[in-house]
Amino acid sequence: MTATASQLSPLLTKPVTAADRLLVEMQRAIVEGEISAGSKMSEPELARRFQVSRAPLREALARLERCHLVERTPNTGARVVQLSTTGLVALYQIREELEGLACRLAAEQMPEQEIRALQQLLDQHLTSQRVREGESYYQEAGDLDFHYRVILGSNNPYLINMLCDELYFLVRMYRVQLGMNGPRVSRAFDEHKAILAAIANRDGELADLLMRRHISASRRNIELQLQQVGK
Amino acid sequence: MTATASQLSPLLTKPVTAADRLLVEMQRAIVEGEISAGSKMSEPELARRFQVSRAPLREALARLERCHLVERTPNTGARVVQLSTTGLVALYQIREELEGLACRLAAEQMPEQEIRALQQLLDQHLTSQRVREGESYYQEAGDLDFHYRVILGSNNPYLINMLCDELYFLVRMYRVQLGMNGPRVSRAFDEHKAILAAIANRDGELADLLMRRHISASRRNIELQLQQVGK
DNA sequence: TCATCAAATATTGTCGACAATTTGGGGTGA
DNA sequence: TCACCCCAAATTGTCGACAATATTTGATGA
Repeated sequence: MTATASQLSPLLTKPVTAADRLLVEMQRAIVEGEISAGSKMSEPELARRFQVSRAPLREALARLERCHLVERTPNTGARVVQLSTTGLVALYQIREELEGLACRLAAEQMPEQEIRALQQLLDQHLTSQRVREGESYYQEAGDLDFHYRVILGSNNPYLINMLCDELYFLVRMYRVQLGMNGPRVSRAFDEHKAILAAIANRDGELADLLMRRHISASRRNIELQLQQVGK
Repeated sequence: MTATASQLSPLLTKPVTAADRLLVEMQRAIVEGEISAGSKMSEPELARRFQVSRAPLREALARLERCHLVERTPNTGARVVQLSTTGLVALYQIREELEGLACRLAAEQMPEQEIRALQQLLDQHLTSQRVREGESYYQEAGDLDFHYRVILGSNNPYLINMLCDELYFLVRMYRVQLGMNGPRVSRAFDEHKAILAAIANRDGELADLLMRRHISASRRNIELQLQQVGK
């Protein structure tokens, strides 16, 4: 097995084909709610909107299904997923397990140099004006950056693919659409530091545990918000 | 989130579209080595071979990528994956984690009736002539059947999708192409019984542990075979 | 008024052709 | 002989049109 970079989400690899570009545009549109949850994704309509033919559009839709942002039914088309508490719980069960594993593997084999880079990253975020001021975008970006690097540190292509390409878009969709920019930010920051410390100490077991807790706390946080919105 | 049946592998849902049929045919062909590992998947060639146009073929190729049976590169096409020890280890790391989780969830919430059905299934396999005679096909089928049912028992759509639709084809590919029909069968059988007992006792923690061990043993078994073949 | 069915409409799935890109081969020069 | 470049052939990506399937509409009857 070659250590291929993930093909699904051109976050690292630049989008080269029209379907690639469509994918990133639609991913963003869905995550940010521009295309609202539960709505139908009409192929003719989207083709007009994005000025492409249906071929690359359908390719992009197939990949959107892969990252769980839409659901397709044969001969009826695609529909944006609906957010729900049960869905969130199911998603985070997986995420907890996989990202705990990723964190353990990262602790075991992440190069020292990458660990130092991660420490610098956290310091930067801590001292950054914009993080302190609590701009939602930078919070989100910083959090994602940390998690992505840890996941990449696992060095397991399947794990990286599943987390970054298949699960994280939906995770972000929950966060963005529920406006998660509350007071958990600073606490999450401390948790990141603790996790990184465990990684730096090559304590895989602890790193695993801390990451699971971190994600579990995040889940409870979103769950709460979801119930608030629901009523 | 609706509890949609998995779209990717029409194991349960009948293949309705041409791309569906193509997918199952090509999955089988790759898993069984009829299309050999590492070989190029030429679109014109496959289109002739299966008597379809390139549109459904490309759709099927996209889904084959999703279950990790092929790797695609923009503007260059698809290639069947190569089997390797590192790939196997990476795959089983995930499988262990996810299937352990599935087993725990199954222990917690699988309906009594399904548990009894699983017990009957194991008894059937035990007394079945063909299993005792060790026909490779029935061993494989029986093992898969057990694992699939436990996974379905988790009742987590993401988990089910990832394991059944994205990981298991590759698992089978390793097993089939390495001719795994050795003496581990009877031991695996006992392990299945122990796992099921834990599930029946609603002991999620134990069920998790036993499943992980079971998969880990399976991995070591294949790993051994892979090294034999390699030299 | 409501249910049922049928035709009309719209949407998805598939096809063949063209455009864009990569691959392979032959020639040129050092 | 080898490296490089350029052109030809093949392959992948995209397009518009048609076929097959779903959905809507409207008419009919109870």
